[in-house]
Amino acid sequence: MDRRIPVDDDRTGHRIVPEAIRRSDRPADRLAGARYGNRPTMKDVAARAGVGLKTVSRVVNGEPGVTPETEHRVQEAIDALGFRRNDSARVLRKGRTASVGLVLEDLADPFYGPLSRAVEEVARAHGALLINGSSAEDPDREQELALALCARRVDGLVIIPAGDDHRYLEPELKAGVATVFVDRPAGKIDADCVLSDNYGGARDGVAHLIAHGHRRIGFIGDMPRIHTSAERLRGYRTAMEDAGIPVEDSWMSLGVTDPERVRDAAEGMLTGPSPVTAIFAGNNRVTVTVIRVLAEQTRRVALVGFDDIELADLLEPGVTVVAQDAAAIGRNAAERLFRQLDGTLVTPERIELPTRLITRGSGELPPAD
Amino acid sequence: MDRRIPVDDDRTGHRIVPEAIRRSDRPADRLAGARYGNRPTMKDVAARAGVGLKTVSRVVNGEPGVTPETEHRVQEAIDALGFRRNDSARVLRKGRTASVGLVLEDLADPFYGPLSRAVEEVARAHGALLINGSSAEDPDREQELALALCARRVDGLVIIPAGDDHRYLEPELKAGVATVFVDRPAGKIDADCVLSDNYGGARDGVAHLIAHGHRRIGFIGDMPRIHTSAERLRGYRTAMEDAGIPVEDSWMSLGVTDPERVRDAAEGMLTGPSPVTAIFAGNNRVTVTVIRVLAEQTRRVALVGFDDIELADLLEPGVTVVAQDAAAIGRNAAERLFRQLDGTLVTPERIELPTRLITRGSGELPPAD
DNA sequence: CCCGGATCTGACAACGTTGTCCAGGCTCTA
DNA sequence: TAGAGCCTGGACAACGTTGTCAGATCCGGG
Repeated sequence: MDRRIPVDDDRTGHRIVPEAIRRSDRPADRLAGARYGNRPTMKDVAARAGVGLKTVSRVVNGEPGVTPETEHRVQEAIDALGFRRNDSARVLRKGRTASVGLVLEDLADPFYGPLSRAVEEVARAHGALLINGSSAEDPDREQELALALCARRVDGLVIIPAGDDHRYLEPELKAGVATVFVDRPAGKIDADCVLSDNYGGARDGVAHLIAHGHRRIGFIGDMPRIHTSAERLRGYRTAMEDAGIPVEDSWMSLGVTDPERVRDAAEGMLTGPSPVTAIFAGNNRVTVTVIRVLAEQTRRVALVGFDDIELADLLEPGVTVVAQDAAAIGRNAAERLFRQLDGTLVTPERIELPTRLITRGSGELPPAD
Repeated sequence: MDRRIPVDDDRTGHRIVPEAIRRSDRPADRLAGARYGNRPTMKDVAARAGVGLKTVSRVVNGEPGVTPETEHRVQEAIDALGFRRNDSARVLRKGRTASVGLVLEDLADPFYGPLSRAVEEVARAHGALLINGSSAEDPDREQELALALCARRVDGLVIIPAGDDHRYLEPELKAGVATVFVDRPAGKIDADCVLSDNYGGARDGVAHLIAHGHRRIGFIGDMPRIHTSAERLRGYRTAMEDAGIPVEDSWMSLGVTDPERVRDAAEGMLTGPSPVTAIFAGNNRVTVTVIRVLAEQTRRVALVGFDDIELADLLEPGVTVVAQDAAAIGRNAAERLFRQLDGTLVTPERIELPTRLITRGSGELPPAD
């Protein structure tokens, strides 16, 4: 706090850079011109090395047919000028960008970290750069982002949909942009998608509670217009039906996402006329809120959550969850994307990856009336 | 699981696209040509609308000087052809890309979610796209990524350094690429950076333990070559020194990151000849592992962690932490970046943001010998 | 000494867009 | 009705790179 490294010391680097200073003097530059601060081009390198333009290009791209001696001279000029190839121009000429776009919902959601990372790894393995942005669950923003990426001519697009109508992508698909939807299917267009088995996972999770003796089981989920929510709800209903348990309306809360409201919903179903003895939480955010609520109860209420949460095993009791494999989903999606680009893959498919029930205690509590 | 959307139905979208099919027939196309699957250009639009090239450009960019009637004709042609402006060409011509790069360490680390998101929000507010990638803590990969972004001519770069030598960026800085380092300072160059007050935060955290009566306090941190680790270690040492407590070597573990080794280290300092009664964990990953170890102990050991962790308040006891405000750091960094681009900001500075001690129980346990 | 062939090099066009500049047609006024 | 001034539209060059192609150089063999 008290001893800071001085910022105006005399270390190397960032001396007075003429361009940097001048930039602030000419406001006009800021808006239109600025020409990347006048970076050297191949032409400059060629002039300095005393060779032709194409020879520089050859050296930069490691193409054969350049004498070691010439190559050396060019390389020297490159280093001296600090030249770096302008990929925009390259892309324009070559037609391929070697980059893929990822549109996700919310960067801050822990589910997307591993997913995003898996996509990046695969992209990297294929020599492509990953460009991503998040839609903040706003369909308009998703569209805006996806189209911006298309305008940059990404070779492919991995999308975690926020909206439910993706016809805006039709021209892009037609133009050959590879596309894979993840976590939720595409709306109103036919495209590749990679999902978790939301229905089966939820069904198994609820069946697990039933197997431990519960009959009055609550379900708290997101808006049913979201595919994953609808599927998980369907799984809940099926499990209850299979066990011959009629579901009461007061056991279900759909469409509330705000933690305060989730809390109200949970408390409501715990204290109603026919109080639940177990809760199935439809996603990780809901799970966390429900954990808080249950911690305040004297009665022990069972809980199974969809999606794993960090430290779930350290809580008392440990939280039983239906876990998705985010990394596997991401890897799968990215690999399909590149197979589309290969031409190895032509027919759109829907892939559903299995979920895994992880028992840690909270789902194995017996009913306490 | 059972009901899948048929892939060969007759809805619109994804009909047999000649380009897509032909692409797989001509392997050569995959590598070099492919020309974005022959997307329409402004020329095509102009031809179809029966106007000049520049008129199309004007319509696309909303420039004035086009009759509503002409504009309408052009717009129709655009929709009919599914035209989308090629931003690569635009960038080449204009010299500005309206995009910034973010190089982070590990997308899966929860600390970077909010940070990344904050950067994105600011970028978005400035009309820029965010391109990001993660270095996986590998200095070579950080360099590779940063330079790849420069080759794409991003206007600016936010870097969370993995390495400690950033001289490779000198030509880029000179060329006018705005750059802000985050979380750790730049190595061997003079550049803007936005950090947490790691030293002060750690010092306060350790002082907090001392205030609760602890004298034998352990420190588990990352490699001291990482700036944050070194600063936090320095804070630990200062706090101990200020309290007149000589530090024993066996109380410190530096440079272990692998959870198994962290566990060994923690167990070691709990059972050694002069066992600690409290532990200061140098980062969130260490904190989590230490929580696990302490949960297995019969003796109650106090804990303060650097960096907040999710659900820290639900554990028993709640985990006391020194919290960084990742979102504030990201916002700050991004805003500085755009101020550099404005020209409003010229002198590199080091900004240190305060941390906040959040007491939840684990840091307030008394010493138990 | 000349020629064929191999090797190396450079001039040039093209990629799709935007900035500049000018032509032509219109309206308005004197 | 002529001239001035405005509005609309289009021809053209340029951005920095790469593919094509042809020219230059050098070698050894006839």
